[in-house]
Amino acid sequence: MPKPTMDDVARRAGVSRALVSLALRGSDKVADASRQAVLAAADELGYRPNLAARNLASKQTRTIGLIINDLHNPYFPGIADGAHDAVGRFGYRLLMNSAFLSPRDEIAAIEMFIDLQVDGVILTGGMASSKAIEHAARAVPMAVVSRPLSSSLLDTVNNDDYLGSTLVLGHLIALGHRHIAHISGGPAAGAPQRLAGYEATMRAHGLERHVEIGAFTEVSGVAAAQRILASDRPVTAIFAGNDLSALGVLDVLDAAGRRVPGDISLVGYDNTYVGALRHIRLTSVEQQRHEQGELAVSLLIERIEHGRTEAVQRVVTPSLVVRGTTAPPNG
Amino acid sequence: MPKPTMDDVARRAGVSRALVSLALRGSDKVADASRQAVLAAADELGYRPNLAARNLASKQTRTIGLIINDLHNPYFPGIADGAHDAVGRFGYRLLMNSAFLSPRDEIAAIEMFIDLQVDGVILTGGMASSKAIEHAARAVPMAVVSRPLSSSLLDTVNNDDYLGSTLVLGHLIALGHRHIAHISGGPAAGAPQRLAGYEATMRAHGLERHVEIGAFTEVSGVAAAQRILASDRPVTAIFAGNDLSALGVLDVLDAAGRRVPGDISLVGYDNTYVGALRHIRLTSVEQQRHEQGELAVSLLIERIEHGRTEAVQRVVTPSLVVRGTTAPPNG
DNA sequence: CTGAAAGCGCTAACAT
DNA sequence: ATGTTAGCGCTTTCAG
Repeated sequence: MPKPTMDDVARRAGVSRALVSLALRGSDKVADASRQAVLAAADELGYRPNLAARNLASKQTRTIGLIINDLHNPYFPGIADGAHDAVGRFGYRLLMNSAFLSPRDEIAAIEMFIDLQVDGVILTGGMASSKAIEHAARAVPMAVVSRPLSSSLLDTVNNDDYLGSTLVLGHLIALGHRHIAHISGGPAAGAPQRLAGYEATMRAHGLERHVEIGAFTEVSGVAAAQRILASDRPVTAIFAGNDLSALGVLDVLDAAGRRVPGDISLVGYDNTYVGALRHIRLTSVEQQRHEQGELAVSLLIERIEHGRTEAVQRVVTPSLVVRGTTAPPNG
Repeated sequence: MPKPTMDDVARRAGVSRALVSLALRGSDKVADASRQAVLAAADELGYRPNLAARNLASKQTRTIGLIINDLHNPYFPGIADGAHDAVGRFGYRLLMNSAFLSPRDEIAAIEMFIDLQVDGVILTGGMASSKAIEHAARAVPMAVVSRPLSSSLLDTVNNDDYLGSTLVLGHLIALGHRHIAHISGGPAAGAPQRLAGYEATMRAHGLERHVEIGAFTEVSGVAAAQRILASDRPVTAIFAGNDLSALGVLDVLDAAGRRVPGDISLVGYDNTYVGALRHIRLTSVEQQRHEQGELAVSLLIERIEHGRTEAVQRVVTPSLVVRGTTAPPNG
């Protein structure tokens, strides 16, 4: 049996289709009796509105598309939670997709949302070119989270990566470290800013820079750590680009018999639950994920419902979370 | 400027709208000249098909909806990866949503996908009632992954939780453990089967059962471990319902000064990357996530494209991964 | 191979 | 308060 349509409900309730439409959406210009009849008929028939049809007719979906860069990275769920909560408050729904760590899939995900006519898109992290992102932002309201980007076409929500990075360096230098290596996330979101903070602070203190280019993944942390150990440059502390790569570093150091923080101090970024585990106790940087997710949604709602078009950039302040992987050198 | 429609493309290419439709979808009954003209026009206009309209007219979306029970649980991304890969091979797209650990949101996610007219739905884990799930399965092809469920209306893909559980118990008992507590996931997906495997094996060996009801989260592992330590029952090993709760247990044991595995052995379930970290080295059970995700998609495709209606249940075989958190008692 | 015409299921004026 | 009438942008017969 085919799915019941609005006409079926109308017929059963003995009213017109238009009235069913109004009643189902809770309009106040429907007589109580009619409303009851419609609701009852819809219920009996098991009627469910066809969103494709509704969307086509109304030209809006009340849906926000969220693109999670990497499902494996424990950093992102917090943003999704924030977006989910906010979206509920505004009476919108959330649709998600992942970039599966691939710029191609990232663009594909954005385009899919555009084709689906979502009212707004939230992009988290990622490595797609800013040209491609701006191009998409011309077609749909867009908020980019956790990816510093300067554009007049879209809104951004970020923690201050540069500041977070200087917090980390300040901590390590205060502990007495001079030989601090940084594993950069390369072109990944926020990585250049963290790198800049590292370089500026090291330079300001007259320290020699030691940078390995990696990515925001565990395997890249493994590879970078191996390169660091294989080189003959002295290292007493490592600032990994994010928690996930720090975990990879930790494994390598452990396997190599280097004590953390005894021989080498280690710092991550993101303050994920994994780093917080007592067996890890990773010093890291907290960056308000839930709030970032909520902010992105409200920014989008402003564009969608109030027609704002000027770009706004929101920055949240990161904070250092000192745990057990940092200590004075040769401690 | 409004988005270009197919009519705009047709006009620009000097052909009819129907031909544009055919050309854009790669039909072979379009003259090469026309095809070129259409493609060029579409490109110049930056035309993108409106999926809502296409869906409404064709009554299919070539989209599969994937519902991830808990974004914070590192178990699920592997399933999503498998589904993503498989979906690409079949020329479908993936849309995701999360149950955010709430049965209400879980149902809402399913209904949203149905309303969006996706061609199939993959549900992972979760705690929604089987009635509700079966109800939904009447409206759309459905495959339920990692949630044992017996229904003639939908397909299922699972690892053999009962077997996995007996593998764990066999390992612990062989090591010499007699006082083994189990932290069950309660009503969560697969938890009852793991509990049954625990109870049957303990009984078969004449051992006293010791069960704490929890959930598949870290916080529930924390709470359960605290209850276990607070009770005066002897415990030399704990079998947590999944890796996430095992991590919570690990934290509590650590805080209480209990050595793992020196004082207490610990086993998880899911073999997630977090448990594999060298600092954790959690003994766990591997359950082929990528394959489960792929299987779910191909099962759905069978229903969608070949009209299969009989339910099929696929079971993959779990295997024990012994790491550093298990050892003989008083070792 | 191409075009005309008829909807898909719904919303949105516009009447009444 | 309720019904009528047009579409929304696309696919899909059906002619030619």
